[in-house]
Amino acid sequence: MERDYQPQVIEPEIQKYWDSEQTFKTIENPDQPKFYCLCMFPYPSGKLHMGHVRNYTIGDVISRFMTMKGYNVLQPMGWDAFGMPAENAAIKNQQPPAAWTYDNIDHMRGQLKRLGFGYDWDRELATCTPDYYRWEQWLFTRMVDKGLAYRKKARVNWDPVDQTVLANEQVIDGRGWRSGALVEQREIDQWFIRITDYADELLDDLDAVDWPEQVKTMQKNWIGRSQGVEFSFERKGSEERLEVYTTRPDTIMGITYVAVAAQHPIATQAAASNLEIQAFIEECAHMSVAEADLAQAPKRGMATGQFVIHPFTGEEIPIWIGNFVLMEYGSGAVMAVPGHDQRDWEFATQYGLPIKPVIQPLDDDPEYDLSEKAWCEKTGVTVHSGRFDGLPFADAFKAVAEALEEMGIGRVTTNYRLRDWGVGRQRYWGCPIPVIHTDEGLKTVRDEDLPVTLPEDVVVDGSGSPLATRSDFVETVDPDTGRPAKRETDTFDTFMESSWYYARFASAFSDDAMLDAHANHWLPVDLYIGGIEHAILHLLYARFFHKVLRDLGLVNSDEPFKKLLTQGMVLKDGSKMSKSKGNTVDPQALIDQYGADTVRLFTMFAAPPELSLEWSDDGVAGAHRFLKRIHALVTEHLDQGRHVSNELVDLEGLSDEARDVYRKLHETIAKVSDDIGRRYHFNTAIASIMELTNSVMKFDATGDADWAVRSEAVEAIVILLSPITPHITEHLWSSLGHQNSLMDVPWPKVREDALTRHTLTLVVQVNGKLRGRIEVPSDADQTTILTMARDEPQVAKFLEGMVEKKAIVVPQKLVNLVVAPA
RNA sequence: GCCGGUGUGAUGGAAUUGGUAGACAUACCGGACUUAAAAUCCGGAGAGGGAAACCUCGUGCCAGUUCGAGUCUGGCCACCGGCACCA
Repeated sequence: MERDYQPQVIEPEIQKYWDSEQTFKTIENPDQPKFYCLCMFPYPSGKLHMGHVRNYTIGDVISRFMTMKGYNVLQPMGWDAFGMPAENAAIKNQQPPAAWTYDNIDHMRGQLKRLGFGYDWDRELATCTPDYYRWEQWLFTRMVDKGLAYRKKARVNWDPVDQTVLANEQVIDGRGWRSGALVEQREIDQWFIRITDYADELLDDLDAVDWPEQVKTMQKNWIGRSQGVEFSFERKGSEERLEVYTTRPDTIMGITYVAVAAQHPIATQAAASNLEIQAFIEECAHMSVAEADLAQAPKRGMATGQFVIHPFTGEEIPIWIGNFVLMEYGSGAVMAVPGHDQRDWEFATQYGLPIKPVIQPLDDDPEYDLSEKAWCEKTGVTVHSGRFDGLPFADAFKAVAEALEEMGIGRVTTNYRLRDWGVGRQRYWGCPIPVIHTDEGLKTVRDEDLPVTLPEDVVVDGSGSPLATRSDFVETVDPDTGRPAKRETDTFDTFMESSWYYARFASAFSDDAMLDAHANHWLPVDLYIGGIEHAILHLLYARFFHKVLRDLGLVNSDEPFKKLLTQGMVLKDGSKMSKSKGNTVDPQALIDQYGADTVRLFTMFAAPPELSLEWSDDGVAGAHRFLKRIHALVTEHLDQGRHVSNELVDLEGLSDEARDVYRKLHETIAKVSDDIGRRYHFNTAIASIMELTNSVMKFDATGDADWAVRSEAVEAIVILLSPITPHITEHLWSSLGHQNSLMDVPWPKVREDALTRHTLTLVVQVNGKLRGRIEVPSDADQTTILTMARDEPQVAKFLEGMVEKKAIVVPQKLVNLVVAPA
């Protein structure tokens, strides 16, 4: 065996060995338990970044661990290959997006292999290939058939100079990122999918998945189911009525104005005869369409000069246009109760509109001061509300709702914050929407004509869609009539591709259907791992798709991801690594310098997965040093020539020191198994292996019994570390005389009899402060423990002149004596 | 703005169910080896006080619950993620 640790020699050798042995080919044996471990697939942006390395190392560690635990593991990898960056790169480099993407995929695949991830590469997929997206097109046509997809107008950011639609991130301070032109809002016809049809199920099924509470809460709030009342106002001098939705009908007597969105027909109508309003609406149309921008913009508004009639008082109430009212939520109009809604309060205060208190707290609430802010609690009773006076929230809600219903102008409804999913994108590098425009209207493309293939030899210059100018793509024929027709040139939102790839991996070899029976063998994904930034959108869309697939009979489960592990970001100097900040760390350079195992070890050791990970070059060097120590430990161990394998250690014959090392060994096995298998806290698993290593290195083995302990410990260290640093351990395993791969070695079992202790150390506190320690027999009773605690000299000191009020004994842990001066 | 998180030594973090705060590392300091340096090995170390034994304080800030709070509750502050066309 060579003396030094040489990762650059070992790692490619081991990777070749795995390759030739087909170590990571998926086994699908119905008699064995299955485990589908999936990491969010990467966008092929060029090269791997540290976030990828972290994500995929977590998945690989768990996959290897589960394989050693006897599971059939499916761990696939693929490419989320459509998207904007390819178009941006194309503009910059005059290279077609397809070529750029495929080059990147080749490079990044090489990097993943160099990191030693155990993927079943036979199942690799790239979403930009027709083999993949044809099934997405097929699914979309089914959605159209079922009425799940429909056309609707939607607002987009329009760059008037580049003549193109901009993504929200391409709008910087209200201007197009390339042209610098003031962005406008435009309404265009778009395809939408009725995700709201599944809103209740998407909400309720959250209870059935093993996901972090915070993610479930975010999704719940995003869906935002609320009980409210929908009703309409009579408009003064108009036949038409104004529809509003409110979750607080109990405050209806406190309405002092009504606010409509700038896109609301009333606003448009008012603008027709008023230049000021026209200018105001025009100004609103120059905002970004992003909700975050709207919510933070200063509240602005303008009176329309029109009025509605209060349904109960008959009072005239002014209609205002407010830039904070969303056209997409409810009916684009709200009744404003400034006394009991903070947003309404701010708007009213700014424009001098009256504030009318109609809810009063039951007890004196120092927070109740309507000249300072609105009081929004639902715990009060109605006042100044005429016939509705004196009612608590639920009763007032009911009474008002019933009254409106009796008048035939309102009803109780369930409303959702969730909106239908707009899936059309006016971009080139995406999956073509399989629709043709014929003289008989819109038609979906027939199954036998799928896929609609995206031409890959295009020139992208940043203005307009390259597809629209490709007559060979656009010009087609209506198969029903034989007359000319035009293809849709919009492509799908790339969230469409990432909403079902997890299922395709399980059914990767199916040529004649989107999914086959293998999908149900593997699904749902047992563990899904990815960035917390996907907590809402991607995960919600994928859950929705899964339910659609289920309703089409393609899968038989309700949820796609049984368990979810969300990883934090990789930071450097306290902030997210990014090119613009110039604080990126290229994993490739580290692999070249230290090898894949060191990079894997550092990223797993530096922090638990869900926390952000602060990058440290020194930390990487430290991880490498540890691997050198492990290498030296095994080398020196073998040098002694007394290594034994598979020898059952006889506990009775051990010295105290050997017994301690042996207990530590089995405690470590228990700890590492729990940390990797249940907690996913790899940093503490590694720390405990380091502790064990330190103990074994200090252990001076003499007799045969000692060497049996030492040998078992050395082998266990190699096995326990193998999911994290698979190359060096595979290499050392073979040095230790084994012929098989560690992937075929069962995960070690804890020997319970090795864990027992004769004595325990208990901490003794006096009034909650640590004052001493006692060594007690592990079977000592409470009286004995208390006597020993009181007699401990350090403790006794603090008991002098005191009366003991109480004594608390926490088994295995501590004693707390509560005393007071006599 | 709204929703969700995070905050512990010089640094990354540990403390899993309310029970020894700082495991394991990194950086640093001292020692061994070396002509020297690197590498490696051994040792030290939260802050303050003390010759020492020990004592006091200490988990972003302010209150509270408890025999006992890093952990639970309320209020603040700072930072991070998401906000529907970034993926």
